[in-house]
Amino acid sequence: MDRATALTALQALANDARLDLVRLLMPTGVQGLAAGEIGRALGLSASRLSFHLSALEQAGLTRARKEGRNVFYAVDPNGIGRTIAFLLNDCCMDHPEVVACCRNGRSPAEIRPAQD
Amino acid sequence: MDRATALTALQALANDARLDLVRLLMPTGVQGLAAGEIGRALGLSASRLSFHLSALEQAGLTRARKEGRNVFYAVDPNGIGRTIAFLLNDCCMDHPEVVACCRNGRSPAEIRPAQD
DNA sequence: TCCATGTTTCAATTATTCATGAACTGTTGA
DNA sequence: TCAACAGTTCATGAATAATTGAAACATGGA
Repeated sequence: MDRATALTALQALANDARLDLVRLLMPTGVQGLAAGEIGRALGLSASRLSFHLSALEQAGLTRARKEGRNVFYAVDPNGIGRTIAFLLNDCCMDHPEVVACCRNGRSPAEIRPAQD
Repeated sequence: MDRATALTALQALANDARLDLVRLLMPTGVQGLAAGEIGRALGLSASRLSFHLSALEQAGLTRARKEGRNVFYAVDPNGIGRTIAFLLNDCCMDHPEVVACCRNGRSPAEIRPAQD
């Protein structure tokens, strides 16, 4: 992932509403959620929601899929993963303390034996 | 790490100059680099540098240490690690695909056997 | 066709952030 | 004490981002 792309993704994530958006969409997987449902869930106006969703999409963090008159939005785990990887690898040069700390909060594989 | 702190850290990282700053400071470890040297290395004016450094410091991503008339800045690997962990754990709920992707670019432990 | 629904786009406004240079504080050494 | 150096803070203006409401667009069903 090049620096410009990563920067766009970080800017997209560095926002309260969009962080909520990602958190809401994450468990819904590839199916995602219709824009209207998202708006109701987060209490966002339609135009504000559309704005934030397009920011996430332009940053490669979500994907939109049209179905009838609904538009479903889903996270792109690859985009988010690559953004995090950029921070970890390119920006922190895999600094062992960063890596270690990053695995401690609630750790991905080692601590939880990979459920869900 | 609470959401507000993480958001501040993300906002601090979502900036070209500050990303450079982190990358420059990362290999210098706890000793860090004097502000002047940083400014010369990155071609930043004194006041701009001071502004960016204080943004990073307020976000808990760097630490400042006064020595004579110099101020040395060093990254706080813990702060950065916890920010990345927030993204991975709280925000992405340890989504397996995010985690996997995040280890693929150049991976921390598994691929490089932990050198440096 | 007409209307209701779901979503996006646009223009205007406000708020935040960025950048610049000048002024200021503190430290060192003559 | 004074001048030079290292950094920070402040005031200003420029650029960007966020928010709002209204209007536009597209789709599906009566």
